[in-house]
Amino acid sequence: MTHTSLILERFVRKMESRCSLSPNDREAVLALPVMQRTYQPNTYIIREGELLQRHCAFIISGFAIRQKLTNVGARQIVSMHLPGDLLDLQHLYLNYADHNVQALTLMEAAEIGRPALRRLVLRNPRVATAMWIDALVDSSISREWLLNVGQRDARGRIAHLLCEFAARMTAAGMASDSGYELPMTQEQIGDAVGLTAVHVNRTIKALKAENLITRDKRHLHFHDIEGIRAIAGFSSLYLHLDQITTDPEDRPGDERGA
Amino acid sequence: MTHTSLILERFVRKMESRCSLSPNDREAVLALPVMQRTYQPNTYIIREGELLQRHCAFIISGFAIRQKLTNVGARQIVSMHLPGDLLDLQHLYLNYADHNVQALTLMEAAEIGRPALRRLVLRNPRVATAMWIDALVDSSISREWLLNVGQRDARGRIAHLLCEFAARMTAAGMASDSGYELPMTQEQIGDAVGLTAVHVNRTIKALKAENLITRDKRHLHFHDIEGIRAIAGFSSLYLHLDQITTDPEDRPGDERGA
DNA sequence: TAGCGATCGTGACATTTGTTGTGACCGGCG
DNA sequence: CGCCGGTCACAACAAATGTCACGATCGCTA
Repeated sequence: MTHTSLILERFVRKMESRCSLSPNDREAVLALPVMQRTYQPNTYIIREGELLQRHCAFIISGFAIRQKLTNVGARQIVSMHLPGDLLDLQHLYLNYADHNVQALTLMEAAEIGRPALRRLVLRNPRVATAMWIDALVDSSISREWLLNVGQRDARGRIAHLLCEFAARMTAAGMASDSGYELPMTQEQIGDAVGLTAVHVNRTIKALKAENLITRDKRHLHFHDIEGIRAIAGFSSLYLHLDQITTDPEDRPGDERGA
Repeated sequence: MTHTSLILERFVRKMESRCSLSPNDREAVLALPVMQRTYQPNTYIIREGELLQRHCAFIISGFAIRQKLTNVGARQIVSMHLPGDLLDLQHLYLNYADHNVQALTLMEAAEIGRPALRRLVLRNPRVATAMWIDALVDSSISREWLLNVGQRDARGRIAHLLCEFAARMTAAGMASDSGYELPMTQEQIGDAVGLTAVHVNRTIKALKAENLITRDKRHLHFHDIEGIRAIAGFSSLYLHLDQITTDPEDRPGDERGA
């Protein structure tokens, strides 16, 4: 049906933002069997420890998070995903899930069976490259989060989260120039940056008091984005937003390793 | 020369611990052009921001770390690598390095040119799968570190680091049953778990006082590994040590996505 | 052999962050 | 309409962690 093909068009666009595809590749992607599915807020999509013979989900609308729990139940959100993100490449080749994946808001996803996806990767090198890059960017973000939580103080951490989200929402065409809808509660922000909800509250209050941001319900408005960036020490390089690969073989002549 | 082939044998073994290879695959890996190289302690192997048209390194002996710096110079170690680890898959398909890679000790590495490695991946699906898995395990470790730094207290963080290292060193055949050589200073431990060197010192002192560990120069000895595991809340599942894939196509019949 | 830099050890004190508890607000639902 | 759960706000106090300062040790090299 045409609805399915709209979704796959979007998936193609996502892949092409990572690696340019041939007409063949495009066709193969468009032929993928997908199943659309809706998740209520807070529903688990994958549970840690679960045996994986599932599918990978592509987010159509809404937001998802990935998180882990310590033995004593403390929760760390390890990543956030927005519409257009591929939801778990991270588990494509593993037997057991090592973390939980959860819908943050009401969420619609297109699910692609693992076997179909693996076959696509086998037969279409440029698609494979696009998926590699997607997974690598994911890892890069994860490293930046580790730096954030490990080395910045509360202000810096929160400011950094807001900046990253701004950059990603903008890239997804979901932000106005001065703000966006932030779909997280203060408690969730705390779980993402390793702080308690109370301290998140204090810190955001301070940011508001300095006229850097305002928050109205879920809408976040930047009054001084440069100020926030400075506090965060934010640079978007780690998002690899401009990463485009044209040749999976990497033929540019300089074969130093040879 | 025979020395080179010894190194590649080891590389093959690494790949085979991730995905079983065909004789063809093995041959292709063994035919890779490698260049051996020695790095002095603290030498940079890759620098953040650098344009990547380099090689990937396979560690023969010694240790390496990957790290990032904040704008104010605070350092977060985001991962550690030991002999037998593939040192930067993380950058295989990216244009710019998003973090630094540094030798921790005197280190010998075998360097494989990026083009050669990419070609190998294109032509040998099982090798590609092995490398996917390697990269995914890397990400999984990164997530666990994030959980560690974000949610555990100082004792838990350090205990967890020690447990992880024990598990990995054991898997690499480099640990005795009661301990191993830990190649990090207290300051480096601090940079890995998001604490100051002073506090690392305090915490380790407490662990010693409770007769859980002793440290003699660089040698770490566990007196009560179960005690340490309990403090860390350690479970080795996230290391995916038993992960072996046999079929890149994932054909087991259940094509739910279809 | 003496000196030097890196690492470890430790104490006193400062600061950040967590904990507990309580109330206001708001939106959904009986 | 009124209740109720979730979220936000905020205050007082407790605990964890950072900062600064200094000395001890040890291996290396001039």
